[in-house]
Amino acid sequence: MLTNRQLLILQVTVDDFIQTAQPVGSRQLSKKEEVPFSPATIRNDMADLEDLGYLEKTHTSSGRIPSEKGYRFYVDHLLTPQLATSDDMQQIQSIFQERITETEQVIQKTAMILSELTTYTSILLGPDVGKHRVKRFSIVPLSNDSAVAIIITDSGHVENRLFQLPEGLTAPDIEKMVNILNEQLTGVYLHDLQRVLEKETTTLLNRHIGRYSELMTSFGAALSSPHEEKVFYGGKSKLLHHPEFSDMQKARSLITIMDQANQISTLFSPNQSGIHIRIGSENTLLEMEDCSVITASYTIGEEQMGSIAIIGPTRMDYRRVVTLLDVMSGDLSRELTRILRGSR
Amino acid sequence: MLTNRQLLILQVTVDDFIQTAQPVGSRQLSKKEEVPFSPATIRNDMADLEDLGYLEKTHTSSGRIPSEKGYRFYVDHLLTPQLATSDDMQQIQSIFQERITETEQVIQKTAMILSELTTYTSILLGPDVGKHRVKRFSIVPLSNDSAVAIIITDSGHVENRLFQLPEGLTAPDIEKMVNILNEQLTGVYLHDLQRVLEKETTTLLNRHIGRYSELMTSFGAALSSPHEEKVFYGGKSKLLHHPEFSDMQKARSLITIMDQANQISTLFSPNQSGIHIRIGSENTLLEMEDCSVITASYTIGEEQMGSIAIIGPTRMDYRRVVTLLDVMSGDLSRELTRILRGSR
DNA sequence: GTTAGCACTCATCACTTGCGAGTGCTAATA
DNA sequence: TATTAGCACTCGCAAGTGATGAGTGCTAAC
Repeated sequence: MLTNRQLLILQVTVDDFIQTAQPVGSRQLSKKEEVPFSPATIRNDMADLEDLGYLEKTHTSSGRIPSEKGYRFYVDHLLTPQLATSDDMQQIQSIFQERITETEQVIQKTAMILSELTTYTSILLGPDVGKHRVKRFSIVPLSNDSAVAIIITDSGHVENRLFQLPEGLTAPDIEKMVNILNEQLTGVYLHDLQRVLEKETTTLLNRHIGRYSELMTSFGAALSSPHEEKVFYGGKSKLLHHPEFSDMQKARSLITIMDQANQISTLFSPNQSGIHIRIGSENTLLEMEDCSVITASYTIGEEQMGSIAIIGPTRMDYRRVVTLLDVMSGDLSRELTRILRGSR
Repeated sequence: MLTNRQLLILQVTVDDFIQTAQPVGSRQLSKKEEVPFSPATIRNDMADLEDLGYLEKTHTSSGRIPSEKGYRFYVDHLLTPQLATSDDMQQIQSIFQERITETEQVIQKTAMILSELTTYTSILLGPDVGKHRVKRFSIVPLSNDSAVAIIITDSGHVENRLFQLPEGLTAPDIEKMVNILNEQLTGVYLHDLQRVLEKETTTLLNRHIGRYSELMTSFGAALSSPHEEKVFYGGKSKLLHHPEFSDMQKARSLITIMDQANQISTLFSPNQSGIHIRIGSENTLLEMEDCSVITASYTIGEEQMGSIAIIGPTRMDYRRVVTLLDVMSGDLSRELTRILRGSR
């Protein structure tokens, strides 16, 4: 068990290192007024903390830096909550000042502001479209052999796909098909769309529309392509300004991995509420071993919609980021709910 | 006027520097078989070329590197055309193998492949939506006070906007409105949409729909928000692998500028066909002074649709990039035309 | 239990030095 | 006359050196 003094020293060490990015020495610590001990005392405690694995040295005679275990302990036990400053609050409010009507725009702007406030990179995972239900379905022919299929969801999201029309399909055929599909598909989750399309509507449509199976080849294929969650970035370049990434090697691999959306989504823990912190190698991505990722999620009404993540160096300002993420996820949820459920 | 030998030496110098990124010395050049001269002779010519401003030295006793003027001359007079290798052709074909039906997907994949083939960053400017015409207009109510407006263009592009419904607007009202707007707006360029909406349809709608002006406040505002050209990136991180950007300072400002889509669009010369090359400070962006940008454009049918750009260091492989861009812009035009005009 | 004192460690920085690739100039050569 | 060989000179770069200072661990005194 750690003594109170050791707890204090660990906390102050982490705090100091987060601020300066320099190894923390005993003399330096003893100068702070919240640490009323001599350097020698601090050295002893630091040696103990090192033995326990909370601190490490960069070389034999350097100051200490927190280990991953140290950060983990700090985050779990030493992180005192903090209120957002009114300055921050003001910035956050500014997102919602102009009554933007696009969810995507709101999300994009949130990403930007978050990265500005934190000086780290933010990633927002857009709503999982699969969880939305079909509200309306329609087909608009463009020429005599191509058309665009449009699905509007109850959340106001619009999916559209181009597809080829088989030769000789008549306009009444299409109209009939749209009517049937609207009846059959309304209320169906986009996740289930393909299944329903294949199993339940096929026989019905076959009965009414000639050349139906031919149509399905291109139409079904178009609709079956996955409804992916969009990824929004804020301040991709922000990370490069922190000294831990002045090593080109690291900077490169980080920028590279961020260009691969499929890799990035592994950073998000699937669908849990609250704020989660992954430190260094707790992230599964090898390229992220020097990074910490803090995630939260936002909701619309009661339903979980998407996730927010902040990526920074392991030496990141956990307290500030947690505070901001907490405020932001709440505000974003409220705003999106307002837009979609519409209260004036 | 440059002698033939000077032309040769300039060409070989640029070629060599493009490949190695190292200053080129006279001894080194004389070893190549295409240069049957002694180092001393080469030195004399190089000195002349330096006087004329085509070459420069990094320090008094270093080899020469091309100046911007040197690159310009090289690009204008010494760039021998080249056929794309079958290997490259194969890769390019692979984009169009799977019959993708989304223009955006094709463009995105093109961006990716281009950056893979060139090892530079590619930027594709999406179609200028303003140049498309309205094909169909519709409104889908989501709740009793919000709805989504949808515009389908003749190119199969779909624009959608959420907006608030004024209280007490009836379903028949909406239907009437959609009918009128469809009649009035079909065929109108998206560029002109707001103007038409304000001037020509207002009186007509006012006559038929109560509370119309109220509706316009939120509906018009939603539709008037600009239809921006989308920007697609390929291989943002690719640039960082080239030695000229191992300087953190430069790498940072480059990545930063690429995050600002509005800055990026200034790189494109408006709407000219053919391939254009901007070298170093010929680019208006200060951050790009060490970069060259090569642009081309793609068309659908006869109409110019969007632009392609490759961004690399000034020391970029101009010949290869020009060749690839030439092939790619042609193929992309053909493919997009196929998708939209539909030939089987 | 805490602290002062001391010998020791190691990164960092300024400075020197030798090396080598490259140059310009001059005189010899074809 | 155009080309080439030879030579002295320049300068970036890498390796080596030594001084500096921040930091440590340990021991003995408080």
